[in-house]
Amino acid sequence: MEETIKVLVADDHTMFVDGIDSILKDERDIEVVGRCYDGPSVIEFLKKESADLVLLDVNLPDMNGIEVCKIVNKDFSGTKILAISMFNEESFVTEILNHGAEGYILKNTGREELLTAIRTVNGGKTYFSKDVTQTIMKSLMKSRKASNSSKGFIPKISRREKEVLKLIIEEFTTQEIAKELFISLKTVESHRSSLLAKTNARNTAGLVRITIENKLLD
Amino acid sequence: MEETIKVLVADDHTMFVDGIDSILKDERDIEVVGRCYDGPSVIEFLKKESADLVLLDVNLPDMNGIEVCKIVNKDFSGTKILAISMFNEESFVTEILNHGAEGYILKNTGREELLTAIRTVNGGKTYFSKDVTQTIMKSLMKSRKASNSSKGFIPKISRREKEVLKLIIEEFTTQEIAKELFISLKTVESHRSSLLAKTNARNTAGLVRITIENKLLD
DNA sequence: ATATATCTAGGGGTATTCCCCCAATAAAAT
DNA sequence: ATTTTATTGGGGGAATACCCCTAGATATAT
Repeated sequence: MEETIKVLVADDHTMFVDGIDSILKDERDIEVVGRCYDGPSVIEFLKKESADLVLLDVNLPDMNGIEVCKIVNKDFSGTKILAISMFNEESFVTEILNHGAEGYILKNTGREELLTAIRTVNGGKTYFSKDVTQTIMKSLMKSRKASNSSKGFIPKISRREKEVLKLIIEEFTTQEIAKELFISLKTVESHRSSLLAKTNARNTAGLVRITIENKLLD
Repeated sequence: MEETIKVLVADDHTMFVDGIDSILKDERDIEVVGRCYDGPSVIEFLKKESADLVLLDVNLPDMNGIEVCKIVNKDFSGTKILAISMFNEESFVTEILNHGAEGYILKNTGREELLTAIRTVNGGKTYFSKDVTQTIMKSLMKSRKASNSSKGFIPKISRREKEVLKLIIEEFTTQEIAKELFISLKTVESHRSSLLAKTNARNTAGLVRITIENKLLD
């Protein structure tokens, strides 16, 4: 005889949690033992009661899903994690899987797939939505490409170059930048030249676009 | 005796639709008559069957929630729209309300509020989540500010100017743009000058930044 | 330790942008 | 109907950006 799978639902969208609740309550082998609306609550809950599996939203307020994942894996190793998210974002997927999540499904997966995912992960295996699998594949391809070909790859921009770049985007001219940073006009020109080379831009317009698109100033 | 409210649920996240389904099926006065996972399906559905209310996700694939809203209001005036979204984004809220939605709730609202919202909107009134009301207030404050001070306001950019702007951002020089568009170099300069004036930019760098930040090419 | 990258700065020149002035035609808004 | 905006184009000039070259001092990584 199988035991019931004790599930903790962690998502800040009440309506969503309600929905999952409604879906799971019809299943005899699954029991929702708690619901949390932010990261810290998950940890608090697990300190008091046990759960076999956490249905964990990647994008939680207060504490990131990835942070929660880390802690759960370290302190509550008996509890599995099934990540769940709106977004099939490469960064989310790879990061949370690297921090101990056993599965990743999207919020646009149906009732049946949700149940399959819960039972699979609880059984000690991993489960990914079809779309997520593709994303993971893409990610692997990319990391291979990035190391081979040099397209789309932007070398590290130095501290000083960043300062110059920031001022360029704020519409400073080369002269103004030189005064602002107390360096020669020629030095600023040199930095600009390096920036164009590194970003593979043909001119300032491209430099600004590439900077914003690739968030080079973060 | 009251009739049942016929609700059509339109959201691309299956799991979410399942959840709403589960919530609504317990209510005697509400009946879910259909579910759609993209914009065009909503229109198709309404052509065949009727619905009193559409629970419409603002961010739908294929066709934007706002587009759907427009069409429903024009062609199916008997059908009310209750917009629903993950995001309490000012732009989403104001836009869809300007196109005929009778209510706007967030996905983090609870079961009870969802039911209240549906019944309120069906009754011919409007309903907004508390958070959304605040956003609307903010928006009103802003538009007042914007009409007084001239900051952040960008005049409409013409068709030809957009073409030029697009090429600027793609790193074309004035000469190249002239060849591409089969016009004189002087004409392109004239357009560039207008673009700088309209965006209040000092140079190309600022023009590109402002264009991207304000999504002027959409 | 030796190589690589960074920050600094110059000379000299070309290309490009930006500014002022102007103006005709066509379309769109009031 | 009249005004405003869009689109087109020009002359001329100042400011800025971009390119080539070199090069020393310093820091960082292998």
